[in-house]
Parts: sequence; structure tokens; C-alpha cells
Amino acid sequence: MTKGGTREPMRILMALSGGVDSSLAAALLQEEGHELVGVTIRGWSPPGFSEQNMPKNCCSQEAVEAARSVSAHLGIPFYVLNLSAAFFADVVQPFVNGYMSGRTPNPCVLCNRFIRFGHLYRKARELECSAVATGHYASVEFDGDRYRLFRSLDRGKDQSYVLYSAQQEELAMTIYPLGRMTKKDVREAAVLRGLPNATRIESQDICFVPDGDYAGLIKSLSSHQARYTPGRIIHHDGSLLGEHNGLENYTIGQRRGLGISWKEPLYVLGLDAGTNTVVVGEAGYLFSKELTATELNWIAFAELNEEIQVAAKIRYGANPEPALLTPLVGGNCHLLFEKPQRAVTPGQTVVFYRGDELLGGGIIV
RNA sequence: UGGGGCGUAGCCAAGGCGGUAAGGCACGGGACUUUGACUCCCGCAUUCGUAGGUUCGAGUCCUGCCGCCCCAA
Repeated sequence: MTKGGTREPMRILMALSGGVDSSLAAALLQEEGHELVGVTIRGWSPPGFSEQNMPKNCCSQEAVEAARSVSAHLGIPFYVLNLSAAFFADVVQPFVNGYMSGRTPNPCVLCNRFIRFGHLYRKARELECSAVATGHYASVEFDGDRYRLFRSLDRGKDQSYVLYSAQQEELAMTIYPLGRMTKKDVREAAVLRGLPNATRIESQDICFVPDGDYAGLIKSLSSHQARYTPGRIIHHDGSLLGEHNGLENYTIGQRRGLGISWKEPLYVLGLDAGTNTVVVGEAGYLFSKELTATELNWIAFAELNEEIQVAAKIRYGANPEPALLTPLVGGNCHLLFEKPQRAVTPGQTVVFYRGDELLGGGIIV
């Protein structure tokens, strides 16, 4: 994608979720004169739930129908890509394993990395599309050497965080039509065009957890030994405070669900899978200034080989905070923040920005 | 069974002079959110161990009983 968005007409695989964003993205690209192929990914539904009764608005039958109706509205071909097996193997399974190990994975990041960038892009090539477009709020620019990723203009909706795993080959064929629009713009533009789902509801929780009970799903999917494993809840000073019903119910920084009444609220400070222990403490103990990241991917450059100053984002909803990023031998890197950060959580994704550019990112150790 | 203290929601805990039950934690619900969280908002004792009494009115005063705790034995 070059600046300004003027592109030669081409054949584009348009990823449709059924929501307003991707629908409008499709409409905009069509207006630019491109040939679109609408595709909706069918993910994975837990036992007992089919696409028909998945209540969430992503991956549900209703979402597929919404995507289909948008395609019909635009007069473009529409396909459902069933990636159920891959989704289970690449997203659900690692998600479950992560929790059972005391980490807190971000399934949306995994989905983008393996399902979207992986399988969807492969499908695009099969369908002889020269580009893939989605409704993500982010933008890609080519500087003559590398494809670079930027935050969206609408800071509040920016989704560059979940895209950090993109490879150059993938970015080279990526189009994000909404990168310079605000959510408000999108809604208005969708209404203006009479898109069938212009007012469709926003957001959801984890798409493959139909009832919001992610811990219940983990229990049902994990091995026998791992199920229903109560353990101790201890205060950071070592005293025993209570019992938990399994590590999968907790994450760093979590307050609710501990069932311990104390002088002040207690938060989860740490999860020790080895001893099956939850460590809790007062809010002040949640802050730390450094972390190590692994599974790094760089977008702005091929390799990090010097210390650089960045703004690092610890979790999806966090603000990027100033930090010094240092490469470590072995390929990991170390982050030293200027100010202590609340609840640095192993398993979560950390992403590095310089201004509006996403340099790269990794997983917190 | 000599002396002293206490008993308010699941937990902790305010409630001098009697005037019609603070607050915190926990819990439940909602909002927010393409992750888990955090945060925010709302809710949460017709009732103060129990039985009587005084009073227009008692968690607050008086008496009995029950249950805890401490000191002295």
C-alpha cells in the first residue's frame, strides 16, 4: 500500500467478519475499482456448540450470514473458509496450554499470526488474489525497502498491536482501508452506503468461548491431571490466605474472584504452575520496571542489534510507555521502562513503537 | 461462676449525650473492551447474640439468659 491509497485495480481477497468495519472496507475498495472476493473464516466452536448457536458475533452463523449479505449487497463472490482444525491447533490449544502453565496468552494475537497471516493469505494466493484486505485499524506503508506498520489515526481503535507478527511478504500484499479513518467515520460511511450491518453491535470476548467462561473451556479441554486442580493462595509475605480452583482462573493483576476479604483489595501478583500456587498482594506490589520478551518479530528492520528507545505497549488496552529496548544474546530482548508498569503479565504480547510506527513485538516471559 | 471485656451483614468494622444502621473487603449485576485483566457504575443488615423492661422512640439505657475472650486462681 502506498501513501494516499491510490492503487492499480487488482483482485483482492476481502476478509469479511460480518461487522461494520470489514464491510465498509470492502465497499471502499470496490469504489476504488478493485475486484473483490469476500471470505469469512470459520473458526472453532467448543463441543456442544455449533456455529448455529455460537452467541458471539464473530464466527457465528449470524456473523457468516451478515458477511454473506454484505457480499450480496456489493455483488461480490463470497466464500466461507473453514479453518476449524487449524484454529484449534494454532489458537485454542496454545491458549489452553498457556493458561495451564500459569501464563496468560492473547488468543487474538495467535489468531492473527497463524490463521489470518498464515492460512488466509495462503488462500488468497490460491484464489489468485494479489492482496488481502481486512477491516483492521492500522496502516502499511512501503518505504522503498521494507513494508512498515503504523498505528491507526483513531488511537482509540488502533489494532496494530495484534498485527505485530506480520512478515514482510504478508505486509507486501496487505491492505487496511480503514487505517486513516475513525470509528465514527466508518459508521457514518457505512450508513451513507446503506450497508446492511451499519449498526451492527461492536466487539466481543474471546470468539471461541461462547458463554464467556474461558476457564470452564480450559478445564474441559485440558488433560485429566490438569483439571480441577485446587491449590493454595498465599500472600506475598508467605502466609496462607485461601484456596483457588485452578490457575486457569487467574491472571496477573486480577482482583476479583479471589474470595479473600482483606483490609484492602488484593491482586494476583504471580502464578506458580510448579507449585500450583497463586501469590497475591496489595496493589502497590504489582508494579515493575522491566521484562524480557521472546518470540520476537521485527517489522521496521530485519534485526535488532543495538539499544533503542521505544514506547512499549504491555497489553491490548494499554498506552505505550517509554522504555529502553536491549537485544539479548539468544534472540530475546530486555525492556527497561522509565516508570514502573502495572501487572506485567507473562504470555501477553508486548509491542514496540517509535512514534506511530510499530517496530515489532514479542511475548512477555 | 472472683474480676474485666466483647457479641452490628460472608469477613473486618463505625455507631460520645437514645431519634430511626457509616465505611472497607468479599460477593452479584452492568458499562467499558477483538485477549485475560484493570477501572467505573449499581446492588448487597426493616436490622444490630437472645428474651424481656424503661421510653413517643433503643444498636445505643436497665435486667435475665446464651456464647466468646482476657486477668487472677
